Amino acid sequence: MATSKHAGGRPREQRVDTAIAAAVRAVIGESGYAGLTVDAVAATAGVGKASIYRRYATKQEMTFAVLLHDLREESPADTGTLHGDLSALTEQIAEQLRGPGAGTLTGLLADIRADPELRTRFAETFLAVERGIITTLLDRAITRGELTHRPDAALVQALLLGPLFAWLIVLDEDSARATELAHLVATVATNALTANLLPTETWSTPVTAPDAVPGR
Amino acid sequence: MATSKHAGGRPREQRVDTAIAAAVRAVIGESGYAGLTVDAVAATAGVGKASIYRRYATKQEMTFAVLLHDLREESPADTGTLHGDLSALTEQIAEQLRGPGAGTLTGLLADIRADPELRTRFAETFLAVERGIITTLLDRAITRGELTHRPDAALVQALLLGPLFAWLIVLDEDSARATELAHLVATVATNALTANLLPTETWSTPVTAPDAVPGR
Amino acid sequence: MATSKHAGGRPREQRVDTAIAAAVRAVIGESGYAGLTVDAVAATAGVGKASIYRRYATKQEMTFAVLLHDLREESPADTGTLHGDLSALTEQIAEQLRGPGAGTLTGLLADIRADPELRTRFAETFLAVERGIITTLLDRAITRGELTHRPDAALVQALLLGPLFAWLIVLDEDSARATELAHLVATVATNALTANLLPTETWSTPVTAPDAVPGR
Amino acid sequence: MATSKHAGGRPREQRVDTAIAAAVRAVIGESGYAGLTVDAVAATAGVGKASIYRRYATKQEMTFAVLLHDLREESPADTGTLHGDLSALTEQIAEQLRGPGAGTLTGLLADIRADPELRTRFAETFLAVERGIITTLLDRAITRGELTHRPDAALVQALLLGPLFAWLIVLDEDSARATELAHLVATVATNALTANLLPTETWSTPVTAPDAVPGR
DNA sequence: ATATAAGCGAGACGGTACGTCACGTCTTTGT
DNA sequence: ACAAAGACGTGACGTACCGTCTCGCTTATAT
Repeated sequence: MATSKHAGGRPREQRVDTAIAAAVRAVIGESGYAGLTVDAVAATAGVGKASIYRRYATKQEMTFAVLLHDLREESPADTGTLHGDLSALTEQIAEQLRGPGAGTLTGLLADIRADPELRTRFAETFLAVERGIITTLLDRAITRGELTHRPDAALVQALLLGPLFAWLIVLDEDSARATELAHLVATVATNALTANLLPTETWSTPVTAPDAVPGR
Repeated sequence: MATSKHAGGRPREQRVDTAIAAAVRAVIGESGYAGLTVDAVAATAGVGKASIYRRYATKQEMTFAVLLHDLREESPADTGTLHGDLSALTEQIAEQLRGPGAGTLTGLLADIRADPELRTRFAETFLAVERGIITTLLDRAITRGELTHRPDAALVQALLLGPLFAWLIVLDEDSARATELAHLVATVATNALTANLLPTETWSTPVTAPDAVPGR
Repeated sequence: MATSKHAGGRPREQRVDTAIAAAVRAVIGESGYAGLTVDAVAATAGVGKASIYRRYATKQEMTFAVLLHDLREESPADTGTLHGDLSALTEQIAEQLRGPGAGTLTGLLADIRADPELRTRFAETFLAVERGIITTLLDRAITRGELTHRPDAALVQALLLGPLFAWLIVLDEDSARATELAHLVATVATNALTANLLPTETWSTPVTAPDAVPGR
Repeated sequence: MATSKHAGGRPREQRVDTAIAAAVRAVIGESGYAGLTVDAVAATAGVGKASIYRRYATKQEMTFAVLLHDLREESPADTGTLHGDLSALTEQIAEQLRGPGAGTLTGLLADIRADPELRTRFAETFLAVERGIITTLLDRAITRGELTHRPDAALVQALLLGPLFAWLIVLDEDSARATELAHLVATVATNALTANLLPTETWSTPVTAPDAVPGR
């Protein structure tokens, strides 16, 4: 059994993909998200514009692919307690948000919102994955007996992600204190969950594709 | 001493200001934030481009002025309890975020982040006001005896604003449930505050003047 | 009666028109017709590309307008004899063909042929004018009694223009001898005309409307 | 001694040459000379682009080779009179010019003029051959006693080729009348020649290689 | 028989030019 | 002096072609 044999014609060079990704990051580092032009990326990467547009339909898609590739969520380790799990997750989120920088993230988010296709892909490949992690984590707590039932994961996600996002992106506060905030958020959320403040998911409002999550 | 006497020449028509503001909203409603061009605004408003640029230095400034004028925070009413006050505030925040739509807010936020001057004005005229409200609210709770000391307002702001922002803007969840989330957030925050989970503001991190940090 | 009053808005600057025309000629002189790019013209003229495209829909239209403006036919002087008139005309044609250079003319001609609209304009503004001159000239000869009837002007045009075009453009022969050839052509044509070798225009074949030809 | 033995490796398939030639003509017929792209030719021919570039260095060379292969001049038959010979030649020229269509010829001519190498080859393989034919024809007339001396062949060529070229290519007149014009041109040229209007070739201005012609 | 060499379709590659669009400025005519 | 209209220089966008290259494969001759 073969895996995608290569139909014919010259295969895409991985070197080009690498160069594009590096160039995107370099140009953003140099000129910011606003100064990110396709020509600049092509020039920096030593690559033709056509090679970029052969891979990505628009500049936004390119940026999305390059920048969000780094942000891929990893499966959370079991720390033994709900608070520990939540703490690990919020720390990871803080880490990810800190990376690209506030300016980049707002620009990227705006671009994602403007393009319906990107929006869907963002929801599916990023938000849904994170939500899946949260679900896993909550189920573990139920198994342990820390929780009696599973609350709405979307609300939990908002409670966890929101404060960190606000701190780093909206308020533009000191990123050094993000870890501190991460722990605070984890504690607050743990309290809320164990106090049964959150309703269960009764209205079924999945981000996009709930079935695509657990199988992963 | 008179206030802005009008030095000479034809005075500006207020009609033009109104038309611009209306046109900005109309164009965004029609074509989204991405389709918001100065030419489109001028044409829709029946106004020359020069009249726009006589008022605002850049397109971003125009958008900022028009869209964030509505969002001016109002002084909070004293509901008698900390939880009531927080609930009123989060509801107000939810209301404001629901208004312009997610696409508009992300775009606007990106533009604000890209322009240092706008960033400062955003922090001063919006974030700082909101933070002031929070401070007022916390002081009231201390007076009532609900709190023993005043925790860091920036952290409180992140905890209150964040989940709503995430829900409406990042996760793009059902805006009808925003009120529900607002109450949840208020409750969670009240619990955290009364449990003394938040540290007091020891590092002095004002929103408006990061350069005022004493370490300098 | 006024001549196109200027409806409103900033008027086109004639300086730009002039600069574009000069730049087109400069770039062709520098890099040949093949090296004539819109960007080069814009840069040389110190003009934005948009200002070029505001005037001309395509590069070809620009080239057409600039290069064929010089070639405008002037009304022929009456020399007193048919041979003298023809000689003056062929000399003028030779002069015009010699000007832009063979490479430019072939390129321009190819572009004109490729665009139906340009083709029509070329026929109307250039070929038809030249043919009108020929008609005038023949009528004069009839008045003088040198000719008994007016032969088909299209055939005369082919006989006069053709050899010079072939010599300079197709065969790329010595342009210094073009004047000699012009006189020869005039003499040969005079002989043919006075010998009544050419038929009268019976089929009605206007330059501008070739589709009206019945034989098709 | 063998002719090009084939050093090793797979020999070129003649099928490919044929397919390319057919495709060039097909694409021109479909999209005109302007729409003649190498990719289109390759796709139409069912051939890789590399196979085209293995045969021709540039697109222009390909076009040249394919389109001018048909136009090869054939040796003229002796009709017994100068006028008959000239008539046969002009008819043949008219036939050749009628074939590819005006748009194609102007485009091709422009490309030939732009490339020095093609220009040389065009002069040598096409113009010089035609001039050789004219020379032969004139010599025959001298032998017959119709002419007393041999006039400049380049001038004769211009007189013969020019009007037909102008009629079909520049003026874009009815190609059905080209034969009529061919006879007219032959008559006019015969008159001019027998009237000794043309000078002999005193300045020696061969197209390219005069010695390469007669020996054939 | 097998190695060597080149041709083959397919299509990716770096470049270059095209024509479009938006920005923020400037210049006209009116009021 | 402000207003509407719209031209101006700048610069990025996404598309199209050119001529080159690299794949995996096929087809000849040379050993």
